Amino acid sequence: MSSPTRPTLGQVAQLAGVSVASVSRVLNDLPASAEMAARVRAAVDELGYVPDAMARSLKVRRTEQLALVVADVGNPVYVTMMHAVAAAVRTSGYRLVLSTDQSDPDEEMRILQGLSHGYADGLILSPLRVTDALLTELRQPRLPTVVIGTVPDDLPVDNVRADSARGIGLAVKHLIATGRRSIGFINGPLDTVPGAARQRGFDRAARRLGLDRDECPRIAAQDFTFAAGRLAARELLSAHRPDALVCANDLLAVGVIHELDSMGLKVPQDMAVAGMDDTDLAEMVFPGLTSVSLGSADRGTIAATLLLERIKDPARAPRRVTVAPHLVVRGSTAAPLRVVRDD
Amino acid sequence: MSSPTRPTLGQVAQLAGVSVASVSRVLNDLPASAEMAARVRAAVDELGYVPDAMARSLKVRRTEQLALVVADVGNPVYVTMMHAVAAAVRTSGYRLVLSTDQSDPDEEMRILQGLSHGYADGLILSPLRVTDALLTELRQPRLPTVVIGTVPDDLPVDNVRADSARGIGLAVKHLIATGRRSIGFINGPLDTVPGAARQRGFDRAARRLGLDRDECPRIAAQDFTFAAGRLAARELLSAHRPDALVCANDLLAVGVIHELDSMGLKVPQDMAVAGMDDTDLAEMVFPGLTSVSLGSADRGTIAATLLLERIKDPARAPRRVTVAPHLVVRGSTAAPLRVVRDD
DNA sequence: CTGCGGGCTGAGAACGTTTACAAGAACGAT
DNA sequence: ATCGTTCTTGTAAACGTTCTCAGCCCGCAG
Repeated sequence: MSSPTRPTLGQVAQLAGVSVASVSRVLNDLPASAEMAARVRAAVDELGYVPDAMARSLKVRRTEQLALVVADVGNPVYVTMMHAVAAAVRTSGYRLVLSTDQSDPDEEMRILQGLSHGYADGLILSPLRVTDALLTELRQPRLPTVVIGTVPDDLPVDNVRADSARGIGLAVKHLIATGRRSIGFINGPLDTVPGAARQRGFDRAARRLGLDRDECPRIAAQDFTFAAGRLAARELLSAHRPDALVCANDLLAVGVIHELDSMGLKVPQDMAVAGMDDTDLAEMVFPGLTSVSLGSADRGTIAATLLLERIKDPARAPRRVTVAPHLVVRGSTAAPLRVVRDD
Repeated sequence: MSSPTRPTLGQVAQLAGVSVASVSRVLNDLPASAEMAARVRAAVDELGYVPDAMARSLKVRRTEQLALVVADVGNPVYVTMMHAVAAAVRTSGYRLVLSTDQSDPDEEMRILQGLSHGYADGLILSPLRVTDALLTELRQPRLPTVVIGTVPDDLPVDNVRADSARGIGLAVKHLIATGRRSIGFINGPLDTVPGAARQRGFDRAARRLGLDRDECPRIAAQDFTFAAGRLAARELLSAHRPDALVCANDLLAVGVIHELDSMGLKVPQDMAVAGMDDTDLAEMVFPGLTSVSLGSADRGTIAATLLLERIKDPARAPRRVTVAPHLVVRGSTAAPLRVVRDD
């Protein structure tokens, strides 16, 4: 049953026989005589009084809450980020709440509007798509905001980025080193922030490393999920047969591995597979998934730090930090025996 | 940069040359002359006014927010639940925020206190451990609350439960049907809600199905994670060698499979493994993980429904619903060829 | 004996909304 | 012309806090 009516400061004051101001003072550890403090606390206990956060926030213009909004909690990369953010925020006294927009820009805007107009003192968001609506919102942020993921340079918000282009380069280079020549790319939707960045990254890497464009089939999956990965793999493999596949994230990669399995292709013997994000999933799967880490935990930590600093000094110039990728090699890209024999 | 000072209702009113009441009215779609509405909207746009959620909530005693607090977003079962809750809540007009207590009861209390005293109109929580502090809090909930997971019957909150005892029974029965006789149990910590329930469930199932207690080694992992699963498996297998292992959740099960792999044991030939929760992970792993579904999505949906209904009618008697488990069979418990030959 | 600094305390004004109430305008009916 | 109705609008009181003031009482120095 919900409270009949919650006790208020006034009722406590009345019961203790003091003024509301005094009650407020003892509750906030401001100077007060021991005798009165005791009376007040007794009254508080008796009534089971607990301060109304809403009223307090209205007065002090602070909620003590930070919000993290991500596209999809189902994607383990966001879980990693969230853990990092939570850890970084823990000692600051702020509570952290998470919102997920289900990859839906409209929903994201709703959340953003709701949050930024009251319920949080700061915002970390990692948008999947940056719409015009989002941009205009970000152009005049109503509260300290940091965005994870690449956004236009002139946006007056702190920004932490991954270097997925270089990351993909690492993966491609590694695959070449293990003897693969024809490398396919399974991306997520191209109209997303990471999708676009990774597409550019793959194209650049392929060009720089001298791969034949025709031997590098590309496909964009419906979204960044397991199921979409399977579908995309099936489609790509119906027309091409590269000897390695780079996937735009781990979820896609695992889907791809499953599709390969059901086609009777062995990883890594018949096809090497690399993922991206180096999530927990990469080491849960068989064979272990080689994955390029985009530093999601670091990005989370940095984002949290930037946010906290900005809250402290709202006037500071927005900063932009990029975290370096690195490759984590596991079984899914081991050199096929065939290559060894061919030598 | 954050707002210099946000425009208020008063400023809009002044600019539009009307009273604050009128502005409030047009903003809330209450009757007003078209002419005035237009003037007000113009002023709103010009100032970029957006209502202060805090002040509004203080007045109307509503935040339009619901909170879901779970132990660990890293556990895919909570992700499933959250999706279900989000879907169920979507059309209600409430925003959903997620909090995670990192399996830390103190943190959970902090969140609970914070949330229940201001920032949410309703609460769904799925506590890992129920401490005394939590119980006393739940005994007089300050706002509509539903808890997912078994709690004492006399708690005046809505409660949705899984039937893990029966669930484990299904798994054990299935393993017996596939020819296994010696079945081990890898549980999570016994001092957690699911840990305790699943322990009772396994004991009961083993007894009912006539298993020899000595052939059913049990162990409690450190927590419900992948890493803890590996460790627990190693320890259990150093002393026993059952032919099947039931695990208290999918994360543990996947850890167990990894440990088996590194010991050179094949799943399901040398050892069958069953998980619990039937999360996405179960079908991402090789071999596919047989898992007993505890209906996490359903529990989420039901919890959301209960909450919404309670908000509508705070006086209604608390309800208790239990969702039935079912077994999802995959490769990890396929009958070993050996058994076929033995016949 | 007067004046003055200092610790405690209370009155009351904010914070930015919503909303009950009342006042006025417009209009048709008597 | 007068009297309701109805429609629109403004005034002001909340909502539950925090916090600035000013007042009080006390002791102590001049």
